Amino acid sequence: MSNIRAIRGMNDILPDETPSWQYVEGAIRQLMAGYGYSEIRLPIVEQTELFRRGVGEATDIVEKEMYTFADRNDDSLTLRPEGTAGCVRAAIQHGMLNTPQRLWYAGPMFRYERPQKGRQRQFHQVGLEAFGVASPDMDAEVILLTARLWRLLGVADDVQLQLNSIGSAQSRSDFRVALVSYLRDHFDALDEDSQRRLDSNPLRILDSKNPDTQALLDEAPSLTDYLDDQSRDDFNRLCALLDAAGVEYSLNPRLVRGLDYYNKTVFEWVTDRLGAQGTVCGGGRYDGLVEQLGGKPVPGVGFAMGIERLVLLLQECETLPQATADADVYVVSFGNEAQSEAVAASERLRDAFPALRIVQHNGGGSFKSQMKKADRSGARLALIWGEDEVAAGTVSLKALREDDKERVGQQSVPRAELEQTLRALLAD
RNA sequence: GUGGCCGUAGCUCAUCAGGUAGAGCACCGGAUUGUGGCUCCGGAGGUGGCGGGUUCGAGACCCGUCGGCCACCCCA
Repeated sequence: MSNIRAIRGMNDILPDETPSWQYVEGAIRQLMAGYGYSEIRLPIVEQTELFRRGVGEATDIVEKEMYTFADRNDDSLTLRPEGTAGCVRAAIQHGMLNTPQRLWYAGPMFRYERPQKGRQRQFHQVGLEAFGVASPDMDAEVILLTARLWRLLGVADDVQLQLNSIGSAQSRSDFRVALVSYLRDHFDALDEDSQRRLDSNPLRILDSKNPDTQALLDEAPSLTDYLDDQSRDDFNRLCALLDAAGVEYSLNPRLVRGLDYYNKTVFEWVTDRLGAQGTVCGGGRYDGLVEQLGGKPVPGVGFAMGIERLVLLLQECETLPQATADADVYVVSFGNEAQSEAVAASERLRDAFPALRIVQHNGGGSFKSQMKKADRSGARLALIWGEDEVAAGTVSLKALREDDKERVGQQSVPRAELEQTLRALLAD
């Protein structure tokens, strides 16, 4: 019988890595607060119908990537493959959309795909949704916020912003007709996938990686030429705001996105340092989504970013803070009486120094092995309780790190003075 | 779903015309009756992913299967 393993593509995040995650999450939390966004926490499971209607029936996500199952009541449920649909659902359900809302959330998402670098079946996103403002100043804010994050994390030079407008539903539909007509005339020159998409999702042919197809697209109608006036004006205004704020971007008229709800502004932050899965953050405007999910027409703009990819990028760029030890003080003892005193004293120390990380040695062992643990723990100080100390009413305090050796060394401290001695030591 | 590469100790990897497995790190103990880091000595730890086949004999060869990585695809 073989051991039970984690589900394919659903990875444990081990203690080695959690500090990196906490660092990234902390930066994001601070960033969101700095722009006036509030956190919202959403269920991981929703009715399947939400994603069918929200993400779009013809998308890859809905077609073949969802974890869908029947619950005991035979309702069809789905592990959320993305966050926007659930967030919109919640905002509608709780009547939050009478006024503009700035919201963010974080958590696991699920897509049944073949795992590879930067892609797993359970992955984590931070998402942001700004509801109720249709003008491009809101698009700009959202993008500026992401740009600030890259600066905060020290990866600003390693990501590039790609920007496009895919216009209104009407202009997109006009363009689609023209594009399909053009591509049909050159059907034989298309790669196999693109031939298939010609019917199902022709806009996605635009970002085909096939060189022949790309060459063909050079002569194809351009989405830009089909933009309605409002979309064009708003896009220009967005670009002007980004220019004024000093955010660099490249216009990518072939950038479309895989979720049906997008319109007008779409953007991606990409990096060339993560292999094939180079999109760290993607988003755009979705003015029709709220209505499509049963709310009043309320515009929205947002993004999602992948935390795994972000952590990978920070590792790649070596911009993560250095790992710190687990302990500040390691407490060893020998004999029952000494241990009783040590445990009680540690509790008092935790009262006095709530931020101090005090690790108690449990499980016995020789002084030597206990000291070895003390060293391995990375603690700065060891507190040593043995028979001699019990007899003398003292505790031995020993510096474990070179920096403290000369100043602190090993000293015998009367129990009553332990707290003040520690306070003095830790003061500098 | 497709393809390429890979599966030997907790980790990183050796070994090999096919003759029944080794190192470093980590772990435990000792050298040092109550004191870590360095050094030395010792110990524990592997049904060589799993199943089948070829062979006198397979971790090594073949087939299957599962898993991992990377890529296609898609996106975060």
